[in-house]
Amino acid sequence: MARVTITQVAAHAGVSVASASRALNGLIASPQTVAKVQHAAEELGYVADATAQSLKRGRTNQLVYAVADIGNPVYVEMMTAVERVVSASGYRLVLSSMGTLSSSVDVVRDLSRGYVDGMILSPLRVTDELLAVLAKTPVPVVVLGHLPDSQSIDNVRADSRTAMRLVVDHLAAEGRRDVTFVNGPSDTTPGAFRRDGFAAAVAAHPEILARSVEAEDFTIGAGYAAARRVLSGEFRPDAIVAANDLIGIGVIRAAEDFGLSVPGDIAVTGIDNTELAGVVRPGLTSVDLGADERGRAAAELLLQRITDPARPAHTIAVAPSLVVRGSSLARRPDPASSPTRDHTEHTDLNEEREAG
Amino acid sequence: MARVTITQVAAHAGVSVASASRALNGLIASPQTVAKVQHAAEELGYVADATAQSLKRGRTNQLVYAVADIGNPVYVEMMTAVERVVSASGYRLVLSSMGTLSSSVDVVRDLSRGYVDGMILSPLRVTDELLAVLAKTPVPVVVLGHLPDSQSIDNVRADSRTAMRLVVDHLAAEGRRDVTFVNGPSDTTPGAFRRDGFAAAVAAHPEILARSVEAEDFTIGAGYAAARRVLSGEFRPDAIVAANDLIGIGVIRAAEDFGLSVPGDIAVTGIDNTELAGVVRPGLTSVDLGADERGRAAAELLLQRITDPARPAHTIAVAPSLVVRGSSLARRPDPASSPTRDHTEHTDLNEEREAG
DNA sequence: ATGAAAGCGCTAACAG
DNA sequence: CTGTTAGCGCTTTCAT
Repeated sequence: MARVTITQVAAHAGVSVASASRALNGLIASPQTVAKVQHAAEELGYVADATAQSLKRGRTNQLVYAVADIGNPVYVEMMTAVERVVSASGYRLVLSSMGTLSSSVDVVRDLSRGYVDGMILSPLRVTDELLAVLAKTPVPVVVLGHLPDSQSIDNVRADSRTAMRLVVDHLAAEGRRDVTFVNGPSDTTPGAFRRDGFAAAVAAHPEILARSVEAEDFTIGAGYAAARRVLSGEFRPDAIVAANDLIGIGVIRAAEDFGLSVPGDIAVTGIDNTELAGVVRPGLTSVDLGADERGRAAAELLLQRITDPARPAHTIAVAPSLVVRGSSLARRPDPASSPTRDHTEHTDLNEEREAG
Repeated sequence: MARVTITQVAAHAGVSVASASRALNGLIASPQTVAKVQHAAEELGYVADATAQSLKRGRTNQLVYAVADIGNPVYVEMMTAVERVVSASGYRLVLSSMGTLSSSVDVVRDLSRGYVDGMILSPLRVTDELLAVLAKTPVPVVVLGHLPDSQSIDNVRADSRTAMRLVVDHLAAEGRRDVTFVNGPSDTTPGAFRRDGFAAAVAAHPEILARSVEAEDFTIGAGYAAARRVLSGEFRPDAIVAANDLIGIGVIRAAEDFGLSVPGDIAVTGIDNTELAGVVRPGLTSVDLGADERGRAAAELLLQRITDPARPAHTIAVAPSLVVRGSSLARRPDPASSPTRDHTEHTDLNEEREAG
């Protein structure tokens, strides 16, 4: 199918390109002109060329959500929230992954070239290089993830400190005393903040013995491998705090391999409260970091930034909440923690207990 | 940051825009011109405007993967495979979701406007309207998912018939005789083909009593709800074949609610062999439909189509393979099916048995 | 209400 | 090797 241009439509309709353009865009034109043009466009199968239109108008009506780790369902959840907001404002949202194939700096630079009217970024690592590119990019940006406070970039963040406090307080209350934190890479933004949050949280609990290890990344497999190292080591904790749900699920699997009962022998918690947390058995206690809310907030910030580029940068922090499931209940015999418990009366997959 | 154009760079470097363009694009230019231009570009923070470049060149160097159900991890897996191939050829890949927010027809029509040089589509439903739009879209398309044979559109498909046969043969061999198929919506492409495949497969097993129900969609929650209906009904099967892994996981949860042991009381199988199948307990027996392979094949077809638009349309079918895990083992007491089995010697998350 | 013409930022002939 | 010029397809003054 060869591309048909507005010139051809105009010729076919017997009017000038200007009239054709006006008719097509609903600007002032006589009814008969509109009719002729629409008929011609229909007949020829005309669709306006997006690049030409964008060049002329200076807008693409397209926004992008660029994410480092699309394998993590929490980012899918955020994207869905973003899409809901921006599509209501007439924008199309595309997703761009900045994985190992292309660095986040390259992606941002590329996107800055005018393919999109704005972008929301969820980078795993905020390097100086990335900040430099971000500072001089001509397209509006909001970062979904912690940013150094000095930056004048719109920013939506979770509250890792409170999240870790909720988890540690909960474990302490359930009687756990030897807690190991299985972090993701601590040179990532979430890794660094969750590490610091954990340290601060356990500092408030002198009765707790705390240790930390790092998984290679934020995946089930890496969590599994890291937990195997922990469990085969000299000290066997009675609780493992995972830096996210995927790592937490890997930890549960590793505990199972070692013949340990969760939560009987060892409690496990995650972060993000993804759907998976409610699906594995035992259910994974997790901190909800408000993915939907963060996605929504980021989208709204971006739309406002586009509307008013001179507006001062905002930072929004979303409050976390703890969702308790079977994986972290107290050691005392508790029928609720049994995976064969009868749920016949339930209609919900996640038999959870709100807290925090 | 205001956009800086090549005109400004040229002026700053004291050369013509043509020379600036040539220097920037590595075409013939004297070393000193190149130096001056690069220096000027650097200093001004010049980035070529993508829309202008695309308009002029007639290419965007951008491909899109449009998918209906981004919540299903199998599509993420396919996208990753697609990205690997296309990025090796210098294209950027973006993902576009065609969910409830925008129909697939709208997405295709929109994308056809020139934002991308090609697209790979994974639609849930192939309507006549979609086929009509596809037939007249000026940008190369390959469809990842079954297409009517009459279409002259590049197409990569799974082999649902063989997939269902593998599952049913396996269950029959394991001694199951009362098998219920929990399909997704049968008005979707995968739903229709898996339904037909199941029917054909059980037809070869007169010893099996077969029934079917439909889940509202291909999600864990819908699978859970559908399975609850099945299990609270008059006839309780000794095996449930789920139309995909997510539904299968929901089925396992429902069985648990009813106090049924999987696979002791009831076997469960899935389709897609996603990572989740190896993570739930018991491990979910699943048919691998070759997501990686299909993604790769689709990407290659698209690149070839872009290179040679006149090339006849190809159809590629990828062969499935059965991956047996604990959820479908024989009813006879088998320690391997116990969720608390000791896996200390394993280093892999998926203790699976290849077959088929 | 309509047409002629300019021009968005860039690349590619074409002359020199 | 370089500068001048045309033009990608579209929208938008500016006259009429």
